[in-house]
Amino acid sequence: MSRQFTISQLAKAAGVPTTTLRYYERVGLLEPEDRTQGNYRLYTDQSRRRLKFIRAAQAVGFTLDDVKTLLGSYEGQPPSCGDVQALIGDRLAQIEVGLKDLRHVQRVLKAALEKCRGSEPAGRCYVIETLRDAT
Amino acid sequence: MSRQFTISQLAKAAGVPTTTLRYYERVGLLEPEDRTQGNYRLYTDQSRRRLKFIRAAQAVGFTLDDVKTLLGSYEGQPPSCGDVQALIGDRLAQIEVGLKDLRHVQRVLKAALEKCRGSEPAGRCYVIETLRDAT
DNA sequence: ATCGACATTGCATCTAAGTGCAAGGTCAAG
DNA sequence: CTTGACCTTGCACTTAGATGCAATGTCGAT
Repeated sequence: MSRQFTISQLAKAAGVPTTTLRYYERVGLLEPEDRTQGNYRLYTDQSRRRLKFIRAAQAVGFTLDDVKTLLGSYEGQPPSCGDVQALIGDRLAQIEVGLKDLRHVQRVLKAALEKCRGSEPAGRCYVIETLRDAT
Repeated sequence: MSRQFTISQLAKAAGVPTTTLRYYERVGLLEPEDRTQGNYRLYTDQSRRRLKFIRAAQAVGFTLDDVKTLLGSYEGQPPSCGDVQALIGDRLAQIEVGLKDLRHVQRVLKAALEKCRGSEPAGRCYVIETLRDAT
């Protein structure tokens, strides 16, 4: 038989605070499979896998809303493979932009820092001035 | 004599909503230089330059709090050049991390999409499964 | 039976950077 | 002098993803 977990057991196994699990339930991402007589949440291996997926998807930059789409909410039907591909495609496009922006900023800031390596005339900072005129 | 601007003139010149300028004032980033008799805010070219700096610094990823340090708040003294270099150094370090993470995610998602290019057996999505096991 | 660890709920609060709204005041033109 | 565009203030609300707290209930062990 498949094991059952209390909320803190699942939390510990996943390295997540219990509050976060309750939060995920609140937003319809992760429902406990059952409850004890005392009304404690009970999770199963299913939940454990679902949680793992949630964290993995989050780690690659999907929002919890995206994750909901990827997993299908409990009542809703699972997403079509096309939906999934679209979400991933969008995310990849965002990443391209993010990379481009970061590289640009990196160049700008490195140039600013370069300028500053020398000595400073009192009362002004070349770094500030470089930054002001960049972009 | 240097021109004066009403809030909407400055806002328009900078491509920023007026509400944002009031917000910047609220958080001590950008004070109007003067007021009319009717209590309208009046800005000058000084303000315009300061605002330009704020937006530029924001554009390279500094928080408004960082910007406050970079510019020095109105009462506080301006930051030492060392402080400025430290902030920029920190930001560059963050950027390194960001770039690394994004490249990793990019690899993962591209691999996921690869796997999906073929046909799908009904009811399961390789993409989802790849994503689940990544990271 | 009672202790401590853990659980429940609902509600409020946090961060960051704003946005929205209502009730009223001002300015310039006609 | 009225109209309309613009301005003032204060206050509440937004997004995303949690986090904290208080009052109370339950579980397992001694």
